[in-house]
This record gives sequence, C-alpha cells and structure tokens, in this order.
Amino acid sequence: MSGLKEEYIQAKKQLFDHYYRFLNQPQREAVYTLFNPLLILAGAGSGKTTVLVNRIAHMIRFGDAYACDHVPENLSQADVDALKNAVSLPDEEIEPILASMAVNPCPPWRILSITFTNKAANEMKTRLTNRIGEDAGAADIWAGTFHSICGRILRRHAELLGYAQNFVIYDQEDSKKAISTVIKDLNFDESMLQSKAVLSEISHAKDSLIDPLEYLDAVGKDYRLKQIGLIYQEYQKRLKASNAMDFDDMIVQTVTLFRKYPEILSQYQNRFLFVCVDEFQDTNKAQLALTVQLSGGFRNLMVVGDDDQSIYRFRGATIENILTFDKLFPDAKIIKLEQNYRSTKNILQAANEIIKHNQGRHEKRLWTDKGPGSPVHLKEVSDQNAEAMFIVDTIQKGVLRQGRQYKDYAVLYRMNAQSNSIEKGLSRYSIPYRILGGTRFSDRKEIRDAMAYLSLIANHSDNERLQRIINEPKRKIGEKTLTIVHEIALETGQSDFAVMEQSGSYIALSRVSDKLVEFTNMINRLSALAEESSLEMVYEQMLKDTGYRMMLLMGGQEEKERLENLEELKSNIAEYTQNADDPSLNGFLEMSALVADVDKYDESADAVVLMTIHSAKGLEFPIVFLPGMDENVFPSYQAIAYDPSQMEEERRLAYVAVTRAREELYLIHSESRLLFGSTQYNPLSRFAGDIPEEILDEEEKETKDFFSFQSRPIRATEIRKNGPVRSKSMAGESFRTSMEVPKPGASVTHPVFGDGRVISVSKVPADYICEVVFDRVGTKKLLLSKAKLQIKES
DNA sequence: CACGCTCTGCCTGCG
DNA sequence: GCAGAGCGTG
Repeated sequence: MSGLKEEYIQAKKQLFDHYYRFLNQPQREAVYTLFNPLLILAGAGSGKTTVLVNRIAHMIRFGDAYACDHVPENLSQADVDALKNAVSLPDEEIEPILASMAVNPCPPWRILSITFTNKAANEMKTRLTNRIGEDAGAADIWAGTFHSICGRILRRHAELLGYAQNFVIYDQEDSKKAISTVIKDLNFDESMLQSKAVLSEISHAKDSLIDPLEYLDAVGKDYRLKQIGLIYQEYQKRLKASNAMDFDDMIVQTVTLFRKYPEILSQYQNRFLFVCVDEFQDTNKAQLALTVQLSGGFRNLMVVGDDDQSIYRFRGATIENILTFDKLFPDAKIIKLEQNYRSTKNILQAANEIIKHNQGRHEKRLWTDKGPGSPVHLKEVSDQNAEAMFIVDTIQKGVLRQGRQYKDYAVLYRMNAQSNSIEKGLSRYSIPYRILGGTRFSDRKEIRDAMAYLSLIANHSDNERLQRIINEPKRKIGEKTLTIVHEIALETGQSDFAVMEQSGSYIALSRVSDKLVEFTNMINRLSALAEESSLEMVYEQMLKDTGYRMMLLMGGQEEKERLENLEELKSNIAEYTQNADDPSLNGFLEMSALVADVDKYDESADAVVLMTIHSAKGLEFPIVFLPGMDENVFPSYQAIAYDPSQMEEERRLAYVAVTRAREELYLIHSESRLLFGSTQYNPLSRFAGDIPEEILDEEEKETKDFFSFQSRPIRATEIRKNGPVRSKSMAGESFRTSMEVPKPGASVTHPVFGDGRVISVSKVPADYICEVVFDRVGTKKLLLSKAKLQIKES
C-alpha cells in the first residue's frame, strides 16, 4: 500500500514537472515553494516575471498540490497508471487533472503582489489573466505599487491619523516648494539650506522611518542638521494642515497606522495568505517594515530581486534588505536563478567581469547555453557628434544590409544630458526614434497648474497648490499679500484659503480683499459644480473661469503647445471617467498622483529607443549602444570625486546596462565631450577596461566615414516634430573645426590680457567660448574666433 | 506688481 | 545649454 502511495506522489510530481517543462529546475522549485519566507535571487534575464506569474497562478489553481503528500482514499494501481500516462496528454487535458488534485487553492483576493512601477503591476496582471483566464479572478488580486496599496489602505483609515479622507498627495516639486517656504518662514539661511538638499535629507529620514523628534534627537550638536530637523518638523506640521501627504509619507503613515492600531493590521494580516514583493533590491527600510507587517499573519512572504541590479540607493533603497533577508528570516529558503536566456556568452561574460569587482553581493554567476556571439564592440570617437554619427552609421548599415528594424536598437546613457547630440544625429539622418524620460508630461508647467486648480477645487486647505496658481494667470495678487494671508493663517490656525474668504474682516487685507474674495468665490463655485457635474465639465469650466485658457490663447507658439497639452489632459480625464468604476475628482487626483505618465513606450512602433540606463532596467534589446563610456561620465563625476562608496552602485549600473543587450553591444568612448556647456577630456571608462580583450572588438577610430550618408534625401514624413532637421550645409559646418581649439589646462597668451590658463572650452554655433584665468586680470570668457589667443606649447 | 534680465548650478528618478 | 531663481526697474 505504502509503495503505491509513493508511486502516486512520484507520478503527481512528475506530471507537475512535465506541465512546467518550459521552466528550468530552480524556476520550478520557486513555483512550488509557497510557504514560509522565500528569497529568489533572479539574475538579469533569468525569467523572473515568468516565475512570478506562474507561482501565483499555481497557488490559485493548485494550491499546495505539489508538495502535499495527501493521497486519495481507495487508491488503485489503475489510478496511478492513469496519472503516469497523463504525461503524454496535451496540456489542456493535464490542467483539469492537476486541478482535481488541488490542495487548499488560494482565492485571488488573499494574494498581495507588490511591484515598483505601475507598468510592472499591469504586466503582472495581464500575464496572469492570460495564464489562468478571466474567470479565475486574476483581477481580485491586490497587485500594485507600494504607493497604490498604501493609498488604498490610507483612504480607509486616514481619520485615525488626523487626515481627512480626501487628503492630497504632494509630489517632489510640491514638497520642494513647501520646504522652501518653511525655510523662509523659519528665517534660516537659504544659501546654506537648499530646498533640494533638505528635501532629500528629509526624504531619507522618512525612508528610514525616522520621525522629526527622533531626527532632532539623533543630530546632536550639528547646527545644520539641527536646522534641517526643525524644518522637517515644521514641514510635517504644514503637510497635515494642508491635508497632504508626500510620497514618503504614504509608506510611513501606513506603517504608523499599523503600529498604532494592531487590530487594523491584523485585519490585513489575516487577509493576505501570500505576499510577493518584486524588485526587492530597490526597497527602503520603511517598505521593508511594511512588507514585514503585511506578511506577518501567515509569514508566506516571497521576495524577488537581484542585488547586482540595485541602482537606486540615491533615492533611499537599501541593498541590505536583500543582502540580509536571510538574517531577518533565518528559516528563509533561497533560490538562485542563474541561467540567462537573454544574452550571448560574450555579453554575459563582459557583464560578469564588470560586476565581480564588487564586494557586497550574493555570490552567483550567470550562465547561458547560447553561443559566444559577436565580440563586444568598443569604439573610440573624437567627440559627441562623432559618437552620434557612429550610432547613425551602424544603425543605417544594420537596417540596409542586415534587414534589422529600427526598434531592434536602443541607446542607453548615464544621464539625460547626453541625449541631445544623439537626438540631433538621428533626426538629421531621418532615423525614427523615441526618447523616454526627461521632462515628463505631468511635469509641464501648464499641466501642473491645471492639476493644482483641480486639487484646490477638491481640497481648499491645500496651501501649496493655492500658492502655485493664485496669480497664474495674473490677478494682481502679489507676494506681499500672500505673505500677510499666510501669517494670519498661521496665527489663527486656518488654511490660507479660509483667510482669503474672510479677508474683508482683516484690516491688513482690506485693500486686496475684493480680489481675494473674487478668487475664492470662483473656486467655491467650481467646487460646487464638481459635486454635481462630470469631471470634464468641471475641467472645462475651470479653464474658462480662471482665465487660464484665455491667457494661453493670447500667447504665441509656445502657448499653443501648452494648449495642446491641456487638451491632452482633457482626454486623460475623459479616459479616466470612462474606465473608472466610480469616477470622481478625488479619484482622478489620486490616480494622477500615483500613476506616472502612462508608459508611452510603445513597443510596436519601429523606432530606435533612447533612454537612461536607469529607465532601461527590466528591458532588453537585440542591439544596445552605450555612449559615454568615459570616466567622469560613466562612472559619474560625483561618484569619483565626492563619494567613492557610490562606485559599487555605478558598477551595478554598468552591469544593468550591459545585460540589456541580447546580441550586439557597442561601447563608445569619446576623447572629448561637450557637456553642460564646456568640453571635457576623459579617459576610457574603467568598466570598459574590465572587459577582457579576447571578447572585445576594438574598432578603428575613423571619422571620415560618418559623412557618407549625408547626401541621402530626407523625407518630410520622417522629420520629428520636436527635432527640426537641419540643412545639409549646417550639418557639415558643425563638424568642421578650422580654428585651433585649446584644451582646458592649456597655457595661452592674449595680446591685451597677457598670459593665462584655459579652464573650460564650450562650443557655440560656429565658434567656441574659452574661459581663461589670466595672471593679471582674472577670469575672462572669450570668443575664440575674435580673441587673438595664442596657444603656448607646453 | 509685472516684466525682463542676469546668474547659477546641474546625475540617475519610481510613486 | 537650459531652466529656475533672484534682482532691478518701469
């Protein structure tokens, strides 16, 4: 009997293994391991998402069927044989057999799946629905970002924390403005405390769950930090007064809620049978605390990540979370996914050679059964224009001669400032491209203004938004008036808006009272309208009543573009109204705050993609260019000069960059580079130097070739809307250097100013500006073509 | 109070 | 190279 039982369990496991035959052994193990803490170390391109999706599908359909050794009663040899033979059946017939053996399948609503981006959350939901079908209830899973999940929880319990249910969410810009107001109000020296730096400091404190009092306690005698602590304290007070939370607060407040109200926490703990966290290497301390809280009921916590791809320390991520997960949960099982399905052997080796220099990492080594492929290409060029031309040239050749498509190519750079020259090159040669990152739609002034109006309509106590738009368009309400309003508000404990409404009763405001009341009346009317009308109507009325649309209509080309953006916002609103279950102004504001610009990266469009390496994490491309393989660019100047501890992160970034490539990888180093208005001369990046020569193909420096496509006619349809294609003569000109251009550091002589040393050289159309420190007269900026500079040989 | 000019400072960036 | 902040003037 027990032999038969064994045989049955064996056959069952074999059938599951067969069903998951598209997975490798460790991947299957990850799918089967449902209980207790589990850490999956998923190397780049190791099929992480596939595992995540199949694991969740598995718990919903089969529960613990695989590991459980339950055996049906009255088991017969015939049953066991049938199970053994099922292996030869098609998958559609195997599924019901497996389902019939399900043990405690998990209802979807008891699963919590946390991701970092909305894009990842959506991809997860889509793939899961494809896997298990609509009816299985994939939509009932709590899947979302940390922030969207916290938002959901906080809306329910905001009152307990002293917030109204309709609290607003401040983004970085709002926070920065609020902080700079606080700095001014506290009369601190603004030159010592830049709002950006203070915000980042406060944000990091929040990431680590340090509240203002604890912060002040910890800083001791450090004068500046003490000031920051006081700013932090006041900032929090004002956020609450404005009924607002910033992004960090959303996590912190949720953790606080759970600490204060254990009975609420246990509701969630009892609900979530399984908790999964993706991109665990990018979590911060607060997020870890929240994760531990939420999974605390059943302790079935799975985290997935790759410590080698931790590249967000600068925004608070602590790689320690993933490095010490097994210390936090000593019974945690660790599964490593080391087989890479993406890249060729050479590319993978390059990546391994780069990352192996890092100290703090989980030991693992990616491997592939793919062939070696091409060597990694290393190209040296003279300047950023030649760099762009090399990219253009390579893409043209690939498309014309090898039947490549434009979308096979990606250009990944360290910083957005590098994109300019490449964009110019691509548009000049009519190569279709799309660029990700840079200024986002929601960051545009007109969009922020419109959103600020909507926020104010929803929540009158939002002082920050009020300040933003009170005088936009101009209403003759100046800084002085606002200061008085704000002072009264602070004294009387009201919102700025409330003070404005009653400005007639304050002598200091009597002269401007009419204007202020006119404004609050308008907002009040719009708020009333929002109660009864559609969102689109409120939006339209707002643009009209505030005079915002009129202001833009009076303007020129730039304003026209802004109007178009406002129209686009309107269609976003319409889209939201149609899709949301219960559309409301508050709902729209919440979505806009938490859902960054809908991913505009349309993978179907045939165009070269340009983005930063950071944004490329998680993506892959057949051919990848990495321009700017220069010291001081990548690794970045600040990592080298200011913070050597950042170097490991730069190295991980290099690892991420290299592992994006499937087939071909081009590293480009430029001898000189025009960046931030001055020319730099940097040696080859150390990361390129880490790649062994056997797998490297160093291409000759050859600049003449780049002009070979110049005569190609440019089709009008190919001209990008925001990148006017330059005339051919200009194109030629910008590459010609007839003057002798001094390099920074060169000694020069000027007929009037005498001897000096060049500190920077910047390119301007058809000329250069040299910044020179003269021995006698100090620093001068000179136009190279005009100033008769002589370069001294040294 | 509004406008236009100069000055400055700059990496990466999800919610 | 460019945007946002600061400053001076009408």
